[in-house]
Amino acid sequence: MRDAMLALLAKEPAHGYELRQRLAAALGPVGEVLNPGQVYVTLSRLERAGLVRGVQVAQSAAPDKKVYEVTAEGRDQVAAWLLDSSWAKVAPVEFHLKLVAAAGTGLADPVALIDAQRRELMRRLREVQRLAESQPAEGDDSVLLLEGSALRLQADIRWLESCEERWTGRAR
Amino acid sequence: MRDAMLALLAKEPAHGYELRQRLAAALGPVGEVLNPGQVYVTLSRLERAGLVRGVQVAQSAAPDKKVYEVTAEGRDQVAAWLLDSSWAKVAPVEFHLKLVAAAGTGLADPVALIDAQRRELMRRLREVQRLAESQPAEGDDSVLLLEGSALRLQADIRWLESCEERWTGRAR
DNA sequence: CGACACATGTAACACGTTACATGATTTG
DNA sequence: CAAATCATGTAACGTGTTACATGTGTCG
Repeated sequence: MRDAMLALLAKEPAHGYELRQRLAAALGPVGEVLNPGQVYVTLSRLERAGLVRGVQVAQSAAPDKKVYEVTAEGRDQVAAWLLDSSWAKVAPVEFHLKLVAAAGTGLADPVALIDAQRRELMRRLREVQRLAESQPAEGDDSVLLLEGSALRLQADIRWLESCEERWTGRAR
Repeated sequence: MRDAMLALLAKEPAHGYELRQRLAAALGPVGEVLNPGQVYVTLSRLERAGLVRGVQVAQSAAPDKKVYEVTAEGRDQVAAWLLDSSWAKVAPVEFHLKLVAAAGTGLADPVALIDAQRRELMRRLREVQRLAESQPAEGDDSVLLLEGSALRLQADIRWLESCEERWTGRAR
């Protein structure tokens, strides 16, 4: 989030409210979760870190706004972020740990967890596909993001099949 | 992490050092990143939250250890965690934002980013597959986790193809 | 007048990460 | 004796999350 906001500001200065909209536009339906407050929290932290500079701007027909622009140091940071090839959490670690825990504690049945999870992921997959079809503009990049989500969901659903094969039979 | 540790303690009480090993065993090669200090930080936070109870145990032939066991409230929490069907970040949001930022700022070329990322993911995929083959015990659950990683990596690589199609041609 | 878009923030907390700090026992 | 293993923690910081708090201008 932090780096992404900084990068958007590197493209063009903006105030918080505007930045939030730009972020929402870049993410499409996926970004519907973001909290308004977070933007301002992050902006002030970026400013404290010297990556961004804020200037108060008075407006006649609207409340004052505070426009932020990147500093030289901030721009360096963006460039570094873009060149960083790390890739977020590629393993479904959490669910794997749930299976282990379910089997170990007897608080839940592993196979039942797998089934519930698959139903949930399939529900989401349908939702994502529905959203992808009903996306307005054809030049909208956020459709790509939906496609990425769908591919991952399909991979995860396939993984759950493997899990089921592995855990079926040795139920406790 | 927090919930997973709690769940492991729900199976059987343990002290920090032991818990770290159990966690490492459950995760296999994927879990090699975990920091020793984190375990103790998390245990004390769990204790503060009243989800576990720690008891000092003196040992003759080794340093004292502190054994933690779940409380009733902790056990409830584990059950709730197991039944919670949320699923971590299914969309490759960060990279998508990088592409948008690269195109917008001119600080990097989107297509070059995609190529670099694909090389990186393919490298990881090979690594994961190598690890899966060289796993010792055949009854080891952590192989499943590696399989999940591999499936996701393949999905992400396929997604990068789509990205490339979309971004090629409109290079700046 | 009431709802909605515009516009901004603070306080508190949870969690992960890292660096640092300490010490005992076993084994080569 | 040195190194590895066993064993535990604290302090500080970065980031995300949420709830709360505040106000203006426009339009129906």
